[in-house]
Amino acid sequence: MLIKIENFKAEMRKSEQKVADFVLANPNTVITLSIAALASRVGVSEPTVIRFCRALGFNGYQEFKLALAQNLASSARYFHREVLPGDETAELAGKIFDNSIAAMARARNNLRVDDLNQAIDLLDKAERIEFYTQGNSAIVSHEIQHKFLPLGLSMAIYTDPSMHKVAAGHLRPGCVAVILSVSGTNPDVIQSAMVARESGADVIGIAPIGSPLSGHCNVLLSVNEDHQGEQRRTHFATLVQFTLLDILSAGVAMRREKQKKDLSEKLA
Amino acid sequence: MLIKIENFKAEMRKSEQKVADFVLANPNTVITLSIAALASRVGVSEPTVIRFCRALGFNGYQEFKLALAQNLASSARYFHREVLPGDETAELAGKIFDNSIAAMARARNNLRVDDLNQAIDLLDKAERIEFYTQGNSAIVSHEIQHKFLPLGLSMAIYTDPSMHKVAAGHLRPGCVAVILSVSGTNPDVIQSAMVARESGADVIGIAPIGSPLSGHCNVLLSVNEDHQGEQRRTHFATLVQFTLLDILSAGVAMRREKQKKDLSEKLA
DNA sequence: AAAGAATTGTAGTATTATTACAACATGAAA
DNA sequence: TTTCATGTTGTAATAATACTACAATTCTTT
Repeated sequence: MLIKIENFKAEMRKSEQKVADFVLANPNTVITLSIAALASRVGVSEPTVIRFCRALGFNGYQEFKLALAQNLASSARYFHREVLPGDETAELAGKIFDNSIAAMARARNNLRVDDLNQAIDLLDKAERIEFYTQGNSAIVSHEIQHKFLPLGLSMAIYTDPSMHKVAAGHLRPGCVAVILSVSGTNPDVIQSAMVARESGADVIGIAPIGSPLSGHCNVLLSVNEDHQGEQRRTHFATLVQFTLLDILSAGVAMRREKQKKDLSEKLA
Repeated sequence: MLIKIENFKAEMRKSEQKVADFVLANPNTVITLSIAALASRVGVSEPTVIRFCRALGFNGYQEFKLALAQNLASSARYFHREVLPGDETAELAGKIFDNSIAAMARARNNLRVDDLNQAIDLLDKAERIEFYTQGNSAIVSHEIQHKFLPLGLSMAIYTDPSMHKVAAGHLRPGCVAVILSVSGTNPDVIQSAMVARESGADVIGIAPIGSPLSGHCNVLLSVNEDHQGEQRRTHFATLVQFTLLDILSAGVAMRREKQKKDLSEKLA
């Protein structure tokens, strides 16, 4: 919603833009103000406020305010709160759950559908898939088996970084390497990505956006930015990795279902 | 909010209760209605509507409506939507993320702090801890190691159900068995729980509430109810299990920190 | 610089929320 | 049962708020 306002701002008239600026700066105040109050605070007339609402596609001020309020509420529901030493169990549990949810929501918002589509395409058409995990990301290896083996893909999982490189050297064009890394900084893993690409394989990275690894991937699916020092970032990254793997496997599965269906319709 | 209305309803006057009923039945309609519209729909006068709002502690109708709208928005943000065969990637990814988040939010709401506290207590004071996992839950075994080993607990993990029973037979009072199960129905696992209790150990279950296993645990931490047929329930249960384990380990860690601090203060 | 178009504000109207108070209902005491 | 007191609900007036029509202003373009 605030993003929508930001986007529409450019094609608004000057005085409406003033309203937009104020709303963007104090969204939580705006939802309690009347038209008159908002107009006088911004320094424009009341009709201008209404025109601003209409420009955004709302029928009137109330409708706009309601939408804004709902929007703020839903985005503010889960946000990151550090766990503190004195926290009681209730607080601790609430925060860890909220932070986990916030991490997932963040990942969801950062998700680039194009990249995801590309990754699914690569996996679907891959002659062979190799998963490279390391350190904490190794935890998800079992999950990979559970999700991808049933699809009948030709695949292997390597959890030892020293093995990655060896395996990556034997990849060929048409192969896909999926590299999972919580930090995206481990030199071994980065080297494996480079070797895989030299071998002509495509590399899908599941790692923080902007991390050193990200530059060496054909497709990057971002787990959250690597907030240094954030408590439990590994846990959050793992949750996101888990979910991304689920989406990838579901995506491949659906694509294959569709092919099967298209084929049988063609034959019929 | 709706729960709050439900609670306050009892101590409202008859006509206000009518308003309460209508709001509870059609909350999403109410947020778009004016006082007059709401009053006529309910069949009461306008002031009654206002009195209803005041009874709930709001200053007026607008304030009430805003709060209700925000409340609905935040609880409706993530809800379960089945993935359908024709879904495009964007839809698929959105749904899986949303459903994952919804599962976490549900778990958070169902969380019973007393149980959690009890579990943390047991773990903190346990002479020895054994984790029994099985099937899909075995996935989290690595995670258990990562989170609990650093705490310096005396612990072991068994992923083979036939081993559970053997191990459980050797537990003693003061020991704790933590049993993870997505379904809570596997007979082997249930038997292990029984054996562990016969041995005098405490049993912490991380399983669906109401499942057969739940009756055999001293403490049950509920992953979501086992919605038969729900897609990806394993995935969701795993996410919740993950997070619960994180909370448990963090809880134990904090308790120990506190003890250390208390001790050093005592000595100083 | 003047005409036209676009933008903004003024002033009035309609809608909506709120208040004051009167009418009605309910229950207890005579 | 009647009467009074108390509590509940609605009516009608008022205040606040949202919205509209149009006039004034500003900006563009020639």
